[in-house]
Amino acid sequence: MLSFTEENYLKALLHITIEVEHKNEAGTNELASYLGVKPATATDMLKKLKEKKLIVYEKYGKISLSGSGREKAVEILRKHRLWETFLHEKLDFSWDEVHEVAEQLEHIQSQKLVDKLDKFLGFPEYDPHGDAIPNAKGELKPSFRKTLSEVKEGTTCRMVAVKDNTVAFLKYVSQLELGINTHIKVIGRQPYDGSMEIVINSNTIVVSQKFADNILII
Amino acid sequence: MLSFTEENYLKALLHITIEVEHKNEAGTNELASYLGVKPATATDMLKKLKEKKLIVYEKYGKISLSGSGREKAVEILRKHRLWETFLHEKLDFSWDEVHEVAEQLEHIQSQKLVDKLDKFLGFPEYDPHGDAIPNAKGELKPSFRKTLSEVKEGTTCRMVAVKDNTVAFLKYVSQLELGINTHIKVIGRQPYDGSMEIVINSNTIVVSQKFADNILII
DNA sequence: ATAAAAAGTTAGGTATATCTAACTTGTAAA
DNA sequence: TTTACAAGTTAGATATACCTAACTTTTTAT
Ligand SMILES: [Mn+2]
Ligand SMILES: [Mn+2]
Ligand SMILES: [Mn+2]
Ligand SMILES: [Mn+2]
Repeated sequence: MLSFTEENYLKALLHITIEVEHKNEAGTNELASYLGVKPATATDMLKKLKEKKLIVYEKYGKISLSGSGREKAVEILRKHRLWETFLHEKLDFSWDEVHEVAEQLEHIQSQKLVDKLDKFLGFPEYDPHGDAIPNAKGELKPSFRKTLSEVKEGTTCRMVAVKDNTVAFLKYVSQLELGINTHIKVIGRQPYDGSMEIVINSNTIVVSQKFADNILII
Repeated sequence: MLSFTEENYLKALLHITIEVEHKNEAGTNELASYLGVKPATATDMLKKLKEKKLIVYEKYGKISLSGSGREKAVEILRKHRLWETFLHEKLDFSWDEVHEVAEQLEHIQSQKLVDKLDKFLGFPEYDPHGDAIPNAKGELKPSFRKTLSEVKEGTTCRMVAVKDNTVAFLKYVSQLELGINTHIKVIGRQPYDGSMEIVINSNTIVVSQKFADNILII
């Protein structure tokens, strides 16, 4: 049985190595900073995870998930996204409130609970942020989504997800009346700093490149 | 913020001092044995809980919950019973499976989650074992229930709850096709060891006094 | 090729929650 | 009222998860 903390390290590694960059390996400092701990703390945990054969790692080298490590991580991600869906669909939690609570719920240990919850929700394929939910076999659909900052001027796209799950970001998104499936038209892009002029619900606004980098669209 | 473990000690104290015996105080060994830890471990935790003013306690003396300690404990009990109700009503968990999972879910920290869950369930008053669920104000209905072993011969009663939540006990109960609201007729009682002859769903069976002591009826 | 910077590890320390073994206190029986 | 046993505490370990400060290795730039 893995501890709460071990689970969070595995999920963080999945996020860094596959979900975000498709680069398949992570560094100690990168992992530590993602988890909000010091590199020394991460090093200790890496030794433990290696001992348990959940990661592939050599001293001073890069880190990647082993087969069983990836399986565990995907299972935790599955629980996280199922709980987010539950909170949003059944308990009327808003889009920006589900993540924090799901961070706790994802660690509840009960295979039966996961299966029953999945069924209760009608075997959903996407969570409230538009991210794919791994199925019971641990299969995670690859997503070929682009960010808003990659969209050509003059084009209209549709928001499907966000990359950043911080409360500050999600509040900003809500404020702009932006949500899953909202249509966004790109009017122009400022070459100096990449800020973009866009139209949302007939309102023309300007957003920073940093913001546009974190909005995923189709 | 209380740790998972501190919460379990408070809930245990509520159970020992109020729920079961109405005696309002507990001993160190009694508490330790209830929680499955050694008395030395409990002593350490008692010092910490006293420091936080959650219990009233002097070295070598009896233990009782303070006002704020009782409040916390009732809130955890409320969460435990709401989750048990959710698992049984919405996810089709059977009667004897809900307790273990609720032991984990009761520690999720989110006031909003508790409120929304309560509403989603229709503000239930009783959990799947027939125990009263404290309301949002922390009010816990006193229950004046008797045990099956106190029922007079020739009388028919109705099961409303169980006292013992162990898997072994609950499995036995299920095996006998006994559940909330099942009618039980008491035929006779063996003076030697208190075992009772009873009728459940037209089947006449004999159960031990230990068993009858753990079936609550009206 | 070397030096500086970045990345990563080790040593030693804290806090929580647990244990065993030895000790102290309270109570009930002789 | 003394004594024995039950009840409870303390001391000293262990394991997890975190920290800071100092050290080592790898990478990058001159
Ligand atoms: Mn999330
Ligand atoms: Mn988590
Ligand atoms: Mn229960
Ligand atoms: Mn618990």
